[in-house]
Amino acid sequence: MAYNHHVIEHKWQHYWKVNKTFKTLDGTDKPKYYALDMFPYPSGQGLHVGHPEGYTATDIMSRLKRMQGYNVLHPMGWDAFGLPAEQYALKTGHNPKDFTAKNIKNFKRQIRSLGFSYDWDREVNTTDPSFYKWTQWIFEQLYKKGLAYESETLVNWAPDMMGGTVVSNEEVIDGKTERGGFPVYRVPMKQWSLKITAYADRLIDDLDDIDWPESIKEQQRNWIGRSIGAAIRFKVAGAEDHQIEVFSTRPDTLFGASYLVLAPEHDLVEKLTTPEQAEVVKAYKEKISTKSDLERTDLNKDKTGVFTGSYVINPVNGEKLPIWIADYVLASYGTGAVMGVPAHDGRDFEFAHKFDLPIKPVIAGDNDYDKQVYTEDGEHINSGFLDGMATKPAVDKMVDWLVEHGAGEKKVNYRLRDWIFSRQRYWGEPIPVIHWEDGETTLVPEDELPLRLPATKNLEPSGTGESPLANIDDWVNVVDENGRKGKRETNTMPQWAGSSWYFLRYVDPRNSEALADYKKLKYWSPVDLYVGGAEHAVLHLLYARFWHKFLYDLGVVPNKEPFQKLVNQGMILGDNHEKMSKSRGNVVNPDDIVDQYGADTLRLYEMFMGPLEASIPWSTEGLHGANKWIERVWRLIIDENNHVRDRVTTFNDGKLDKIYNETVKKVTEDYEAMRFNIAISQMMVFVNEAYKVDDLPVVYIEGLVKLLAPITPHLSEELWSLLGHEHTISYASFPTYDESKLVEDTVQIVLQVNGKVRSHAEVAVDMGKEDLEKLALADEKVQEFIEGKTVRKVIALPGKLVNIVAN
RNA sequence: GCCGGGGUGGCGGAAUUGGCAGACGCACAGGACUUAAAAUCCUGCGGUUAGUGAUAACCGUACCGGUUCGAUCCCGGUCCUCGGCACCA
Repeated sequence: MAYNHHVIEHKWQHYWKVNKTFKTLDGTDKPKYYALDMFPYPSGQGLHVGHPEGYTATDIMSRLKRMQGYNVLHPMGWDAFGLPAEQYALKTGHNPKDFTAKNIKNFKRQIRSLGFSYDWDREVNTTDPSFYKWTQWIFEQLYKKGLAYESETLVNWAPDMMGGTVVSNEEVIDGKTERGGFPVYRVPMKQWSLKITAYADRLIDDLDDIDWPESIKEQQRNWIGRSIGAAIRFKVAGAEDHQIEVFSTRPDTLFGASYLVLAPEHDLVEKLTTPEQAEVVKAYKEKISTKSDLERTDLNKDKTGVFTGSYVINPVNGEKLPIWIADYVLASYGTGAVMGVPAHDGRDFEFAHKFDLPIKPVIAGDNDYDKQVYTEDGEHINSGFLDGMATKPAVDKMVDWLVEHGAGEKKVNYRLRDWIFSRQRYWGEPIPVIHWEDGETTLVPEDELPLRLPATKNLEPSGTGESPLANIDDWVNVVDENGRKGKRETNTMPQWAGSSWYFLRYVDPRNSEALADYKKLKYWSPVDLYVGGAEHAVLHLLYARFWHKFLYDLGVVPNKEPFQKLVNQGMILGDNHEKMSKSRGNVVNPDDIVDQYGADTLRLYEMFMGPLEASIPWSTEGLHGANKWIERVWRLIIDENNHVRDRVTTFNDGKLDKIYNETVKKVTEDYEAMRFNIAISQMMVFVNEAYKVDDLPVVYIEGLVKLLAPITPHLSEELWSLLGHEHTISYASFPTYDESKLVEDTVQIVLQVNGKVRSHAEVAVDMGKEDLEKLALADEKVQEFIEGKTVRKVIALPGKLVNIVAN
């Protein structure tokens, strides 16, 4: 009978469910393997064909490891707080909670239909109070350690986004919000921030210990942006008690400084502005404050700025340098002040050029310093005690000089800013803080957690920049036992909060005493394999590492890093090679594929398309081919009456010995290296060979079925049971190969003349160099090509080739 | 502009401590089976030239150059493409 995917897939999914085949037990003495997917945001659109690609990869590894005797943790859950649910709820009048529950149900149905071996008893949901209790608990620990703080800071304010909301630096792309593309302005506002900068060095340094794609590590390094330089203090001329500190990675160019620039928002601007300049400075500051980030950077590369009227003294040579303000200097980086060295810095050069400030070369180079900036290395000139030195030693010497004269010291700066942690939204974890009328701020006591998100029908934004929670009076207003009145914090946490630690909860999902039992964490940590999209390179993956390190410091988790190995699956593009999207009309719905061809076909096809990391266009023909091959495997083993074919026998004529053992070896190695496309091609080769022989040894057929089981589990379970096995194939031992069957007595070698293949020869594996040489020179074909030439050299590689050099 | 990945048949892709380029699949073509079609099974399938033909020679891994007995692989340069960052001093 033909293979019926509807019946067979349903049958096994049901079997796995009622038998709890994939339930993970703690406390075994087996080695562990933790395979994790980035849990999805359950959107209303349902699963995309991109989701199953990564999920299949982790499922293959989980199924492989189970068959190899590992205790496997392979869970799934929901990153269910977030903006789209709230936006949808606002638009339609639905409640985000009900809407989210509905979406989760649909996602779960879709994921189940693909046959993934998740332990559903460990499902987590970030919007479940028993889960976010611990998200809030982590926040409280951060607060107690001074790593969560409230401050008036310049935030990324997106007034057009959902009635106005703040977004994090990481959520701003090109001066617009990552979601929706709304313009972002820098506005001072009271906000909660997490001090991720306190972990900057460790977040960079510990990247060396983890097995992640180099590109992701590099992105994180760049994002953190550690730069090593010096702090240099300039005294204000005529007001020596005031000094301005600048940060520079090139303190060696201090002799070349010709002016100083402050960010327009710098604290000292007002003090330094002389009455004559007050008017222009005020006007300039006003102009800047109405510019969005986009206008300050992308749209306007032209330098602007004004003179404050004041001067500083260059500590190294006593020169008087004018102080300017300009928006090319960022208030949020370093000290918000820089020294202008126009001869050797592109930005300073542009600025000096525009405002006719002096350009003083201090590094010798073949350059017209008035026309062009010189950023190369070279010998120092016009630099007193640094003259003649190269850049590196000059930097060190200048730092020594600064320290000696109390004018500065070595300093490290980071591009990374603290993580702005509050959102003016309803659908997120409430921040468990109360602001009391006497000005005190307290945490909601731990034993009162979780602080539940109140139910409400009114999700309209308050309009003042506060979250919709501000409208819920009986939730916001609290009174303590002494009658003191207070108001709850109305901001909620960003979506990244729950996803920063959810993988820990899977280890012990029902624990009410701790986020997870330490002993269990010790057994399961770290995550051995984490698969997800590269778009999370600096958001989720940096935040999660930060929280993990913090929890490590608290002694809550046993490892410094959460994810030992990270793999990014590529994108599945539409069949027109473009990104799948509704507007392009090239979206493929996994439900349709499962219905038409079955989950095994989808899994097989997505793994066979190409390397997991590559972005590859969808091909309906390719999908069809995968389905044809599944049926070909079925027909190889099963006859028209749904019985195992007579060809499948205990008799072994030896014809498949070599190819079978090769296949087991190659597939095992390729699975472990996650080269699934090549593993599949090798199984195809085996099946092609199997079609050519009369007798199919049952051990080889069972071996093939087991090799296939991680990729096409339903097909394999059915074949396994038809082969007479009572129990699931999920824990059958994975095939091993016989090394002795792989070695042959003879081998085909290549005979080359001047590097070009001219002939072949079948020789004994261990034939020595001299014999090979003789054999090659005697070869008819070779002789034809060396005729009339002189043999200059013969290169013989035993077991491989002989190359004759002749001219 | 800076950082990182990539460029191989009509298509998806194989092959790297430097050793037969194009495994496997798709598409296509031919054959077998069939009244016929689909499905299936088998065979062929980078290009050019020569030959009735089995076949043979030459060219060929973005482009130019180098190292080497030998380069898809290593080195230098150029072009294209994808991803990230983008006044971070």
